[in-house]
Amino acid sequence: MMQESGTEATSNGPASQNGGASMEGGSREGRPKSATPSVEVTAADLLHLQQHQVEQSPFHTCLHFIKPCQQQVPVSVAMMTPQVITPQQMQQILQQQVLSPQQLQVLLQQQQALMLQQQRTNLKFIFTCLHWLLCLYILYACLLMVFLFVPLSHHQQQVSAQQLAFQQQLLQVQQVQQQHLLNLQRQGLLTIQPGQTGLPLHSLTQGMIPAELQQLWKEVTNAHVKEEHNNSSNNGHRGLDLSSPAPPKNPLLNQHASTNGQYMSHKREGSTLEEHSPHSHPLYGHGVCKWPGCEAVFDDFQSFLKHLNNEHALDDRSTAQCRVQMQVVQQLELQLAKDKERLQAMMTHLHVKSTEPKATPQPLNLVSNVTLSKSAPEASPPLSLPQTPTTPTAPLTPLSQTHSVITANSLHSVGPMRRRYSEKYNMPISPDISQNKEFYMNADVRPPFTYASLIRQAILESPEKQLTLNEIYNWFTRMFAYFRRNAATWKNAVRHNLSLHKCFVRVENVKGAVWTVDEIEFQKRRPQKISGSPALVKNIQTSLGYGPTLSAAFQASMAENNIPLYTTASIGSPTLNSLANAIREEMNGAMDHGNSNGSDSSPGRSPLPAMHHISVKEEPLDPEDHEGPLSLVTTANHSPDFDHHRDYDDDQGHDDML
DNA sequence: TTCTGTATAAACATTG
DNA sequence: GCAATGTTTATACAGA
Repeated sequence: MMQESGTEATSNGPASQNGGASMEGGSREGRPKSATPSVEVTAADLLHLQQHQVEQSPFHTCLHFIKPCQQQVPVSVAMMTPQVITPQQMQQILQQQVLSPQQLQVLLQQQQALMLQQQRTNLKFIFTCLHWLLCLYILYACLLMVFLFVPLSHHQQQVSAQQLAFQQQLLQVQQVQQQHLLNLQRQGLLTIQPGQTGLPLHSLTQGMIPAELQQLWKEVTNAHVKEEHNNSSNNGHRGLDLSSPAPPKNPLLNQHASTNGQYMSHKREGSTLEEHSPHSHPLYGHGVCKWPGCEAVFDDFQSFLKHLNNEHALDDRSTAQCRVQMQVVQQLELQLAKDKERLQAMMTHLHVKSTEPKATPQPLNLVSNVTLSKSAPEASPPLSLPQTPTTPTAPLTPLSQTHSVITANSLHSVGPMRRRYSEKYNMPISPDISQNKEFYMNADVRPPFTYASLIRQAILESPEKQLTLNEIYNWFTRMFAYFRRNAATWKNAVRHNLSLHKCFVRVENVKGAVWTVDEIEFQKRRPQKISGSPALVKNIQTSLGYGPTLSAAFQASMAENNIPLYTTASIGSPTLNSLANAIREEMNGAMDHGNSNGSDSSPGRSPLPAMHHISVKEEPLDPEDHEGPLSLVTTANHSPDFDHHRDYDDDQGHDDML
């Protein structure tokens, strides 16, 4: 550790020219150095402090904390050093007359500010170490009390003397800190914001200058020497196994120790601080002492501080209460952990279906997501959908379909600002709806999704993935307050969309006609949106041209998944199908990108969708009969030229012809 | 400017 | 005849 520190210090030697490198020497513990006098004093004081500690005292452990802190200092200084212009550089600038006097003035001011900042940063490290030292010191006292609490009858006299000594020690340290803090504040070097007084000591003392730090260190060490001297005659506690007082493994204890020391010190330092933060003490609120079981009322903060120091000083009762509070907090934390675990399990349960199928096509999805988030939120749903129709083991749930894709493109970030709810809102709606269900149900706000997306969502939310028109209506009115008015308009739109988009397949059954979703067809509506993404196009091209394995996998999966409809259940490997669908989406996008208008004449597309369309829509089919026309669709998908078409022109054109 | 996707409105046909 | 359902057409808007 020493070597590392020394190495760092050496490598960052130039940093010592900045006044803020004062901790550097301390890290070497007496090594020769070229730091400021305050550095030597600090190092000497640290060493002096260490020497005065009982060998097995907490200070011994404390120094282990200090060392890492010290090691950080040179690093931070080194990081800042390049920003500081050396006098030589400044002279060069002046000689070259590169800068105007005004610029030079500004530059000088910046340099001064930078230097000051560096000094403060370094002092912050110093006081971080000091903070740890004090914390451990207090911890030491607390631990001592804890250990002595049980065998109190045997050592009561000794303990009392030690308690007194510790309290005096603490008070001295606190007073010194407060005095310096007050001085710093008066000098404008330290600013304490309201509500900031609860910060740790190092936060409050980051503005100290080396001279004050030096004085503080001297006083601290003198106080410690005094305490050492006082305790020299009655060190019976050393018989206890405090040789290795663990570093504050228990944050609660540490925190409490800090509280008992720091806050007292902060508050007692003077009126200035209190004016800035009169009610910031965690043990003081609404004029009441919040010490467990106390609830004493005070008119002012000063009275509270006196009460805190008098009534809740480091004694047996306070220690015991501290232990109880520790247990309370531990129980609460335990309970919190359990509840968190429960929440995680719930979320996992609800979302596992979405995460599982997405694992395989993730790269594609990632690319697509980036593209879509940039270009069009509408494109997101198809990306998230491929998995759903092809996952036999995981029944499609709307919540799961798009959850991992969406949230960034959630409605509120895109939708409501639009002047019109157009295709931009054809985004993955499941998560949004699930997350804002209450909102949509109660607020008369139009959901930022297309009719097609909403219809699809309604259908997919149904247990059998099929709904009658009236059920779709009901879903709209049930889920969205917006659709509880102007029924004629939006119902007409729903019907229009159902007929218009061939992704919605009408199926006649015993009860009448129901509507289902052809997910693949739905996904085909997306392509144009990704055409603008070079990254995605590149990715797709890779899949097409350089990824025969992927293409083969896709085609194989398509062969397996010859039933794209939800109503007929999905067949095939979820993983493979997920991948295949994802690839398919990308391919669709790529094809659209590279063959924009040629899609209508695509050989792989034209006849089959038309046949599919005819078969399903013109001929009343039994559920068993779906495999006929659907298999045709599958055959079409086997074509290397993956079809892509618009619902409008395509369907209408072919339907009209046929 | 063109193309594309969507929303809206309306007309018309079919069906129960 | 009527309402619900389904289809088709036309138009407008927005974005790429």
